[in-house]
Amino acid sequence: MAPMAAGDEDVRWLDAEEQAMWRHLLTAESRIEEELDRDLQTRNGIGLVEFGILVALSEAPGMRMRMRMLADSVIVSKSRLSHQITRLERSGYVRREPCEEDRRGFWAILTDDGLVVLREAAKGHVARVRERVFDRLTREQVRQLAGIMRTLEPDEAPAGPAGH
Amino acid sequence: MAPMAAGDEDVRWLDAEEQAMWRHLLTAESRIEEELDRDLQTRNGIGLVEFGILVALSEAPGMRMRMRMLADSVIVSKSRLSHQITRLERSGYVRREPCEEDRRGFWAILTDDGLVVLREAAKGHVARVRERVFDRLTREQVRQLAGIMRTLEPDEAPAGPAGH
DNA sequence: TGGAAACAGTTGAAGCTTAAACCATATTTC
DNA sequence: GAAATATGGTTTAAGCTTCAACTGTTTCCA
Repeated sequence: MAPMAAGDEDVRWLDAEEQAMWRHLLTAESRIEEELDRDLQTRNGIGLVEFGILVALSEAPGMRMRMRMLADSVIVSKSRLSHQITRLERSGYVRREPCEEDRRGFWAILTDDGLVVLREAAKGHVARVRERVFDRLTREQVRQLAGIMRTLEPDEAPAGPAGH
Repeated sequence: MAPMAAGDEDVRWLDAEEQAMWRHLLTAESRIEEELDRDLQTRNGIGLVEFGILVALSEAPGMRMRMRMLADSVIVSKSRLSHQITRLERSGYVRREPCEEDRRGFWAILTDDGLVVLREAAKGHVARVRERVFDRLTREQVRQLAGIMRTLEPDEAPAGPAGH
């Protein structure tokens, strides 16, 4: 068997079926995200990421989360989250509070205004998601998609070579 | 039946199964894209969008495309494409040429250097796509996903109200 | 023919994201 | 228990994206 160098020669290219699937996946995804983002933006003045942040906070105990955990939960870098929270703070939807237990840390806390905006945004958003995604799929397809995405979610490799 | 105003009240929220699916979809997608982008970026110095542009050009007759068509094909705004092409031009991977038939227009043309970079990048990229996506799915799942994404791809609504 | 409107594309400024450096506090480790 | 290292988070600058305005065709249509 050939050594697995990084820029290896003999590449297993995608066959026709795989290629078609990959293209559909990329374009469908990008269109959906774009539409949902624009919809939220124009209707509620927040983007998809901001919405995600508000959702995460609203579901956390005390409607608050530590920056790090929040960053992981919405999958953005620490830095980006920090900027994002600064903006949300400026809009009055979130506020920061220093953490007593670990004095390096900060809480991001959903404000009352933030909750109101979130509630309002969520209504329109879920309607959009329905008409753009769920209404076009059968129950069976939803189930299939859930299974597929669950296996694709983790970012680790499927198995380490020679697991100790 | 209630009038379908924009911010309608009685919202059909997602049930548990739908919600789980939606979350998996969002996070899986975002992780995959992030990894592939970073991989291309560090290994070949181009991002996923730039890669997409080079691919599109390489497959077009004469390895050239009009700006507008290219923008549609990789799903970015005219403006963003223009900036992007400017950068790719600076890197020497693409060049512009005025269009004779329609003098408003420009061709974006893949250069020899661009083709070299694309070839090199493609090898690593397809390997990553395989190990991150296809290797984790069964043939059957790939087929299912293709069907699902094909129905989700178009951005028009499923049907107009009272189609005339 | 002569606009009016649409289209292809660019541009510049403002806003957002990323990357790297940085500060302060916790945690290890010897 | 002191130094080394790791962690939580912010900050600054550079790079990228978006938005709106703009130029120069082309098309429409009366």
